[in-house]
Formats: sequence, structure tokens, C-alpha cells
Amino acid sequence: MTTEMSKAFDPGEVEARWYAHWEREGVFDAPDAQTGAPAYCLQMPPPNVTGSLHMGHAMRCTFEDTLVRYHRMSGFDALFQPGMDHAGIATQTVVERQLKREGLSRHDLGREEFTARVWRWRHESGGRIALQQRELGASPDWKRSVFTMDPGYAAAVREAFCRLYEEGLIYRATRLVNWDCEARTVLSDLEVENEEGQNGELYEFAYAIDEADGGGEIVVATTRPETMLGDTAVAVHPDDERYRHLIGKRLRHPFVDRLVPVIGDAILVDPKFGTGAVKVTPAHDFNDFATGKRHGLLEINILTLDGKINEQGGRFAGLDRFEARKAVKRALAELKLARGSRPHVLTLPRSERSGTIVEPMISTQWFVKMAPLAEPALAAVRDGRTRILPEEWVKTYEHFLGNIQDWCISRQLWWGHQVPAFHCAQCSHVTVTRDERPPRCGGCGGADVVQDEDVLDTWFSSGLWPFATLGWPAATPALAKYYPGSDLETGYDILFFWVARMMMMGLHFMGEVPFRRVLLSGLIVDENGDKMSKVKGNVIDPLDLIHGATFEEMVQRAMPGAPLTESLTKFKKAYPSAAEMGSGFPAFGTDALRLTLTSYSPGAKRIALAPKRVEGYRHFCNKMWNATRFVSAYLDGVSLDGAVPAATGLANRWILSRLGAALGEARAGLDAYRLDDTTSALYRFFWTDLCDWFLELSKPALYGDDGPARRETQAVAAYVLEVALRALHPLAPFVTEELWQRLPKPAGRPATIAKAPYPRPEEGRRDAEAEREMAILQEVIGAARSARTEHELSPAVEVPIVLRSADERALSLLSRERAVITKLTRAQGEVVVEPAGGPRPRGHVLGVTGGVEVLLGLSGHVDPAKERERVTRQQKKVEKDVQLMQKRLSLPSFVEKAPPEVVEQAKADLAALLRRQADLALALELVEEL
RNA sequence: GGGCGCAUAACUCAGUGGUAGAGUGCGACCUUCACACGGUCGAAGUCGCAGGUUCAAGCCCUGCUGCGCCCA
Repeated sequence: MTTEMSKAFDPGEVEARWYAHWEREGVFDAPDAQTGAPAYCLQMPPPNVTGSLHMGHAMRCTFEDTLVRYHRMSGFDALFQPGMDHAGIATQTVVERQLKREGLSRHDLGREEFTARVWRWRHESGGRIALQQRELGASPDWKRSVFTMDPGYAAAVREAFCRLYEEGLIYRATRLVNWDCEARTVLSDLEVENEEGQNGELYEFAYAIDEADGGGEIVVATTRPETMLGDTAVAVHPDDERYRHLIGKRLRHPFVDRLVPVIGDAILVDPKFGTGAVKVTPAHDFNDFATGKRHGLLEINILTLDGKINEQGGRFAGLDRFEARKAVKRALAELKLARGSRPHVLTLPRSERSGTIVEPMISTQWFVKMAPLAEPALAAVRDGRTRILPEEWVKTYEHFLGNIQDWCISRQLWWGHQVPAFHCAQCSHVTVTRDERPPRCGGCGGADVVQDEDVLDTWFSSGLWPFATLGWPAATPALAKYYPGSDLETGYDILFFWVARMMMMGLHFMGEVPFRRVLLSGLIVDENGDKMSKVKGNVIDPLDLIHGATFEEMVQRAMPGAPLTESLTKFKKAYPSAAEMGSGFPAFGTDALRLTLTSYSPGAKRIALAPKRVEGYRHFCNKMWNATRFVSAYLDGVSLDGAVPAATGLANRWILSRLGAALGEARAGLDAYRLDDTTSALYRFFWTDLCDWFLELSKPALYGDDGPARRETQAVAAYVLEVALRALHPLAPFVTEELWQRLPKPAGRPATIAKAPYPRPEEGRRDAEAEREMAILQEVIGAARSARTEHELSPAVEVPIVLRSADERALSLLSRERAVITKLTRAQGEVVVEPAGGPRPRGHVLGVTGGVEVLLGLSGHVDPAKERERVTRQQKKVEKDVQLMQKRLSLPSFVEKAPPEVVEQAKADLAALLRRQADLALALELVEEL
């Protein structure tokens, strides 16, 4: 590839081209056959089929893909398993909403037609996210993509259900469950969000004591007055003097023909709360349910499945639960039974899905017995078969599994895996079977069996993900090779929902953990730390960062229909740094976004996205582009043989040494799931070491006509770039591929950087002496530049520079590097290097280094007062440090107790500071000569 | 009520007991032949507060304040 490189990197142009190429060439394919290479497997958390790419996906996908690409380059057979989740409630809701626009409900269509319609939706508009993941550069083996409703996956779900049932770990029972009146389905405990701090009221009313029991009344307090229609007792504390005498008396229910006993219960009743008397509604409250069981109370269900009062509610029947509350209060007031109310802060249980208030309801459902499954999952983390990173999550994991409740897995939905159980019309026996078609009854052999209406919780099927994607229950080669998986990367918010359940299912069905490491990442929030949400108007679409968009376009898409100025204000408040960027985002490109995301510490609980930071990494991509453009223009067809090139020149030795160090840091970061360390090490290496120093130092050699020096520098430059691009590839796949293709490479490299070996630290060459010498050089150049700039000298002005040192080796170094020092300090003629001690040139300003006198002939260019001020400012700083260090060294306790190496270091530091101080004193003297 | 976090430069964030770091932003100078998506230099910090441990604390311990999350 020799096409001319444009002056600036254009991400859009490069990205589409390379992705298509990688996919066409099968670069992401993971072989099933045993190749002798170790296997690396990372299961992509399957996004909802309804989903579209949001910032959280983009971040996780980037982390995952970076790890996969790293391992692929490191010689693993790397499987990045893609797929999609059928997302029961979410998907059903989408299609129901669609129907509603046509004036239909799913009941108008019937179950079969409705599910057919969902399938149609899935094929037409579901799964857009898989295309968006491609734009992110994700490298899964797309050919293996699995949908959790695929026939094969469905068979795995039935198999899992049947086995657990046969083992007695799945059972059907009538329990008090969480009921979503809008979606008309049961929810598991995890799908209920408890909203704290909600303002409600504590309402008091009186029950009349039956005349036969002596008359009078007892006042109860409640936050849900309408549930009194299902009251079957009033409880008081057995030790409560106010009420003890009433225990056993009967109360007359004001609306339904029922006598309600007063019971004594020390567990339910807190005498200090409310009136000290508690109405008991066993069918609609978890605490009351338990109380009912203790006292053998009636359980009277007063609600229909859509949250209306049923026939048990007498004259209130048919009212919606919220209307019923008002009606009951009105009626109580009419009967003079109302006893007032006061504000009360309470916790409201809401459905994670529909947002409606969840009602406890008695219902017959399917459950998984969790305790026997949880135990092995706990043990696997305790004994290290699976590691959780960051480790702080281990406690949370253990707490959850240690206190786990049985899991309600049935849902009253139509979209999902239907429970593989069949009810017999004749004998009411339940037959659980792997067969898809209705079999004969397992009890009486009758043919009149009907499949259970319910479907399974989506998380039940996704709990099987690590092995069901690989062909389980069949013993496939893929399963043998890629189970257990290596890493599982996901958000901490689904540690319980998904990770813990995969652990339990994997251990149970496969007898081994599903993955070796669990890597948990935080949640993306805006610059103020608020979670991204449509309501807050702070959602950023990752594709807008990649392709560019005006703020108007973005907020209109994020909040369609909202007033533009209002949503713009919200957006700019959420991203102050973006607000300064003008009217929108330019196309930052995928690589810049990925580098930005990986520059955050992945374990941080909150990751505040700063668009400004993305801009910085776009600049970095441009830097890579231009460095490559520059180097490739001066290579003269240099060839590489794969070995670390021989290097005699200081800059060449030094950059190879820095390369080795950077590669070590980069790998350590990737191995420890500290991608931020990797990104920052490579960023610093590329920009600061490679571009700012090495390339600048190399220019004389590259421009010059010293053949051997030139060839050596060409080889080192080409070599270092080739290695650096490979090191950066997992983070920034597109720009590195594009540039790598343009550079010379050793024979035997694969056709794509994605398959090229990830560099080892030995591909650099550590050289302590070069680093030491280079440090001196950098200090000298820095001192000269600093002095120049502080006196506001134009870079165009060349000044005489004299370097003096008492140290032989420093002198020799400076003499050897005279040419580059001259260039980088913009010295007049050539810098003069001489031993210290002789007569000093007059009219010079001293740059302070603490070892080498850097004398700049600035007479005539500078204001002596300004120089005095500059020197004095530095003196103050050094003075402070000297005092600190002297004080420390004068403490006997420090010298005696601190480790010797620390004391030595302190002494060396003090010596350097004193030299610096002496230099500054001299600099001040020199001011007089200006 | 129990648990887990976070608080470091104007902003976003690293920080492993040994003189506080990066990027961005800010200021000055610069159309230096890879890059103005650039270069060079500079200014900028009571490391939330109060105690304690230690020769030495941003880091360890205790308490407090503020913010966030999870569980009940």
C-alpha cells in the first residue's frame, strides 16, 4: 500500500474499509478443532434484541474486544461468542405497543399469531445492535451468533428445566409473589426495585368491636387502606397493656360480611409504630402472609390480575386499586370510622420493567430451589476457581448467594420459552418432558394434556449462556474446547441477575465453573455523575461520538418531541466540557472512543464520560497517523528482519529501551484488567517518548547524509513504529491496521495486524546507560528551552549556547550529541561544550540542571530584572525542598529507622538540590553581567 | 437497619507508606520542512474535615461531613 497519506487522519474513511475486510477474511473465526494453540473464550453478554447501542454497551464491548484481540494476537484460539437475548418482557412490550397503535391487543391475535408477530418483528427490526457493534470494531465470530430463542438453544432450556425438575430442584407451588399489574405477570425478587423515601401517608381508621364481644373500637394504621377489604385479622402486641384485653375479640368488617379476630403477635407488631394495632391482610402483604401462616388466618385475594378489586371487595369490586383506595377512605369517612392521617415516608416496590407499583399476590408458580445450587457457586469463588475482579465484589456475591431465596422462574407472558410441563385434564397430573409436542399424561396415560401457559424468566435461559451457546447438551467439540470460558466481562449491576446464575448453572450442569475470571465494570454516567437517562436528557449515543453530530440532532433523537431549547440546556448542563466545544461533535472515530473508554479505570463504579477526553484521543490518533506519515517518507525502502535492530546511536538505543518498558506496562495492564494502565503507558510512549523526543532527535540523522547513522535510525524508527502499532491494536484496531499496512514489516507477518503477534517486552531492548544519558540530555535541553521561553524569545532567534561540566562522561556525552542539542535548543552555530572551571563567557543566562551549566548568550535579548525574578522564583522553590530534606536527614529517628535505601535516596536528593541551589546562586551572579 | 463505594489541579481521572501525577482547560511565545487535530515553556493542589498509628500518611486506623449504589 503506497497511496499518498493525507495530512490528517480521517477515521470514517478507514473504518468501514477495514471492518469489511476483516469479516470477509474470517479474521475473527475461532476454530473448533484442536490446533495445539491454547483456547481463550469470552462470552459476549447478549444484548437485548430490542436494544440499540448505548454508552454502556460501547464501553463493555470495547473492554471485551480489547481483551479478545490481545489474546488472539498472543497466539490463542480466541472465541468472542456473540449473540442476542430474546428479552421476554421488553420484547413483548415493544410489539404490544405496536399493536396498540393498530387498536389491537395481543388477546385479539391469540397466542400463536402474537408470537409469530414477535418473530417477524425480530427479523425485521430486532438486533440492530449487532450492526452497531461492528462499527465499534468488535471482533466476535459472527458466524456463531446465537439467539436465545433459536431451536437449539430452546432444546437446551428444556433440557435444563427437565433435569432440575427431575432432581427436585424445580417445583411448582402456591406462594405470595410479586405481581406486576400492568404486565400481568409475576416477577422475581430481583426484578422489583424498592424506591426509598417516597412520600405517602399513614391513614388511620377504626374497626368496631362486635357487640357480642362487648362493643367499642380499635384503631389501626395503614399506608394502603384499600387492602382492608382483604383483612382477616387485626394484630396487637401481646404485651401491650392498651390492647391485651382485646385479643380474641371479634371485629365487624364495615364493608363485607365478615368477623375479623384480634390476635396477639409479637413478631408483626411494633407497639411504637402507628396505633400499635395492625390490620392483617395475608393475601397482599409479605409480613401479613407470614403472620397468617402462624395463626392459620384466611387468605382472601381481593385483586384481579390487572390490579382491580375483585368480587371479594363487595361494592368496591371493579374499581382500580388506586381508585379503590380513595373510595374506601370516603366510605370509611361516611361511616365515621376514619381517624385521620399523617404524612409518612415509605419504600415503594416498583416493577423494574413497567414501573408500576408491585402488588404482593397469592399465585401458583414455578420455582428453583436455590440453596443446593448456591453452595458450589460460593465454593468456586472461595477456592479461586473463579476470580472476581475488582475483588471488592466478592463480598457482595457471597452475601447474595449466602442469603438467597428460591427463584420464581415462571412468567405470565407469551414471548419466551414455554414451560415444558403439561397438565392432564383427566387426572390433573403434571408431566414435565423434553418433547416439544404434547405427550400422553405421565400419570393416567390420557391424551388430553395441555402445555403450561407460562414462559420462563429470560434470565433462566441466559443463565445457560456459557454452555448452551456451544451446543450443550450435545458434547460438541466447541464445548470441549471453549468451556470453561476464560473471562466474563459485564456490569456489576447484573452480578446477581446473570453472573451468579451462570455460576450456579455452569457448575451444576457442566461440573465446572463457566469462566475463570469475572471482570466487573462500572456504569457510565454524565460529567456530573448522574446516570444517563432519557428523563435527564443526558444520553449520549456512542455512534454520535464516532460519526459526529450536532447537539440539536443528538438531543432531538434522545428526547423526541421535547422542546429543543429545554433539552439542549439539559444536555449542556450534563456535559459542561462539551458545551464549550461549539455546536456539536466532529467525527471522533471509533479508535478515539475506544481509547477514551479504556483510559478509565475499568473497575470504577461510576465512569463519567467527558466528550472532551474523546477529542484528546482523536488527536492522539492523528498523532499516530502523522508520525507514520513522517517516518515512512524517510525510510528509503529499509527492510526489517524481525530481530531488534542493532543500535549504537543514543536516541536509537534509548527508544528501544523505552519501548521495552512500555511493552511491559502495556501487557501488565492487559493481564490485570487495568486497561487504563495499558492505554496510558502506550499513549505516553508514543507521544512523549517516540514523537516528542525520538523523532525530533532522529531528524538530523534522517535528513542527513551520514549513511550508517541514517540507515540505523531508519531501521529503528520503522521497527519501533511497527511494534508500537501492534501494541496499540487491541485498543485502536482501525488506525493501527491502516498504518501498519503502510509500513515495512519483517517477512512472515500475517496479512492483518489483528493476527500479528502481540509484542513482548523483549521486542524492546532495555538499556540503563542510554536512559541515564538521555535523562541528562533531556535536562540540558529542557533547561535551555525553559530559559529561552521564559524570556519570551522567538523560536526564530538563535542564541549562542555553552555547556560546561566537571564530569568527564557528561562532557563526552554532550560533545557526541552536540548536533541534536544545537537543533533542539535552536543554538547559534553549534553549542560549545567545555570543562567547567575555566573563564566563563560574559553576558550569559544560566539554565539550571544540577550538573551541567547551560549558558545562553542572551545579552541584549533579556531584561536583567526579569532574569533576577525568574531565578529568585526558582530559588524559593528549591529552598523549600532543601529545608524539608535537611530537616528529615537531621532527625535521628529517620536515619535510624528508615530503610537504608530510603536514607541513601534522601541524601542523593539533597545533594542534587544543593547543586541546583549553587547553580541558582551563580545564575543570580551572572545577572549582574547582563 | 446492614453492606459496598467515592471525595486528589478549573474539568475528567491515575496514584504501590518515602518531596503530589496525566490528559483537557488556562497563560505566554511560535505559519521550525510529520502533525495548529501541532511545538516549546509556564502558572495552577490546605489530596473532603478532625483525630490516631508511623522516623515518614493522599495511601493504614477511628470518627465526622457530603455524594452514589446494593441488600433488607
